[in-house]
Amino acid sequence: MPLTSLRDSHIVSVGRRGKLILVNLREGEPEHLIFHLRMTGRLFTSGRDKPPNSHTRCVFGLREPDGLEKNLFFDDMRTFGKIMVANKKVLRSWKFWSELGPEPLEIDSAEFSHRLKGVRPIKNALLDQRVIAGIGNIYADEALFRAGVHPLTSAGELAFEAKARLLEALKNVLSESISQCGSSIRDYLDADGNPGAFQNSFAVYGRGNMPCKKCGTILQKLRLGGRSTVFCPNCQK
DNA sequence: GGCAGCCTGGTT
DNA sequence: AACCAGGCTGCC
Repeated sequence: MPLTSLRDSHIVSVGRRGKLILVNLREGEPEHLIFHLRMTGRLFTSGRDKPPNSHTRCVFGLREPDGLEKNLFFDDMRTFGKIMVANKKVLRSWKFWSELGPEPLEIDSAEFSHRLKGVRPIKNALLDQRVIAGIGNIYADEALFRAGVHPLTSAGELAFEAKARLLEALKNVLSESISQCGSSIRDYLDADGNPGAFQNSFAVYGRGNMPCKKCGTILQKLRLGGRSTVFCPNCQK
């Protein structure tokens, strides 16, 4: 569906599901404008006068109810981000969407426990958006540390108590990060252009070969699911 | 199931 | 010059 079909569309709400940002349009087709920021995507509004920069990939013209005209910018340095236009049917047929797991902030330990099965490392399970939606490399490592769970532990081998601790850790890490505007490692800015502050609270992410903040043991690094993983060999068993 | 590939840019 | 980075896909 060409983007030009968005002409004269009306935005009725904006939502989120996992790492997807949903701009919901008025009844009719298309019904959703969907963004995935991946690594370096940024969404923000500006006045009509702001020129695009070398990383601007798409600009949408907006008109507010009072007639004020703005632009919605999608900047993305590494161009991994995605923009999708879809009606309900297209959305349903999109595998990534239809298989998305539940929101970590909305489930209890019984459901979380039920979804952690098999012999694969718990870290891989956390990053699998079909198991639970929205967890990325930072929050997986930080939650595993807080729960005292070794990233290589088989997902299905974890005791219920450990799974419950892990879910609590995930909820706490996510809530704290949200309240601090997220984590800015190098590029991330929120829609208002503000960097986050949660990076200052990292216990393990990006701290490989540095001492554990809790016990002083040197934090170890390993590669898991193609992602760098940092953990404390003493605190995480 | 594991990992190269997709990209640009910063750091070693 | 080589390696690394908030993620996911598609190929073996």
